[in-house]
Amino acid sequence: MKSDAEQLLKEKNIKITANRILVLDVFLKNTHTLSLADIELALPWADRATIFRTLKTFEEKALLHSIKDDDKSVKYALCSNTCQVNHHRIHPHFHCDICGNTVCLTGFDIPILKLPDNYKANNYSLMINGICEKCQKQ
Amino acid sequence: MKSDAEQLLKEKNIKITANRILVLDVFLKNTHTLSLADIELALPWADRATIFRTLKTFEEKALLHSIKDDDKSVKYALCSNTCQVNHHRIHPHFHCDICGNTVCLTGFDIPILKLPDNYKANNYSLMINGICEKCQKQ
DNA sequence: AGTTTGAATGCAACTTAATTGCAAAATCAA
DNA sequence: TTGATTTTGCAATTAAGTTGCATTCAAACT
Repeated sequence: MKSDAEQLLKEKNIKITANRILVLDVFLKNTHTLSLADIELALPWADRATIFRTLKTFEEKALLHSIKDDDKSVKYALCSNTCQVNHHRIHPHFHCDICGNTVCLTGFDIPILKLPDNYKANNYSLMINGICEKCQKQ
Repeated sequence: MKSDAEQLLKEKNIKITANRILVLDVFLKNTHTLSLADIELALPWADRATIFRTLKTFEEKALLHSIKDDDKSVKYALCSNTCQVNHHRIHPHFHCDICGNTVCLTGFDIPILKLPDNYKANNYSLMINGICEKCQKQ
């Protein structure tokens, strides 16, 4: 009986190791995006360089995508199953200017935009900054 | 007779200094976005910390907006005249995966998206990755 | 099961962009 | 011109990201 994490790694052709299962589990248990530092906090015994390379591998294999919001460090989130290596769909994200959390938005249908002549698009990402529900209430 | 740069600084309520005029001139003379390092190259005698603080000031006063593309360093571009402090419009940018240049796209009309309940948006930015015209031809 | 081989890991060191403190210089208004 | 305030230049620091290398591990193959 394989865990969800193991299953996912297998599907994405990523060699299964203890570290990778645990890093992936952190993502599976969270709704918002996570930075390398967040993973370090979640797995205090783990080595930074290993986590770093794990994230890179996951990104290369289209298991995670990276997001740059207004915070200093890069964040990562699980890819939807429409993502493939070198071919991602539009990734819309919301970054809260107060708490700093960034979440992936789903169910958005952004029309494909017409680019200037001879420009070729591979990937679209939309970042929306604002105030999230939780911070709105406070 | 004031230069364009001086005029702009005045409009945005930014105190006029030699450095600021020259940094702004670099932006006025370029079509694509520029990083702090790019400004250092353009103004080799200038001090990095001063440029850094100049860019921050320009961003605060909505003369520039910052852009995070897939390169390591943050880039900046002139705001359109629809930008105001704390209230920017949608900023669409195109980042070429080959040459690394990032340009602002104009004339895009991105429909305002419906956010989840109680989410409030201040700012939208769309990053399109792909291949630019120049690199396409090569 | 033991062996082999390439990949993954852990540690330490390093790189680089971004950022700060502080004293000197420049700006602007009175 | 003077004084209050802001900006500048230099040097030092922070912090995220990244790499080299020796060791360990995973899994494919006797």
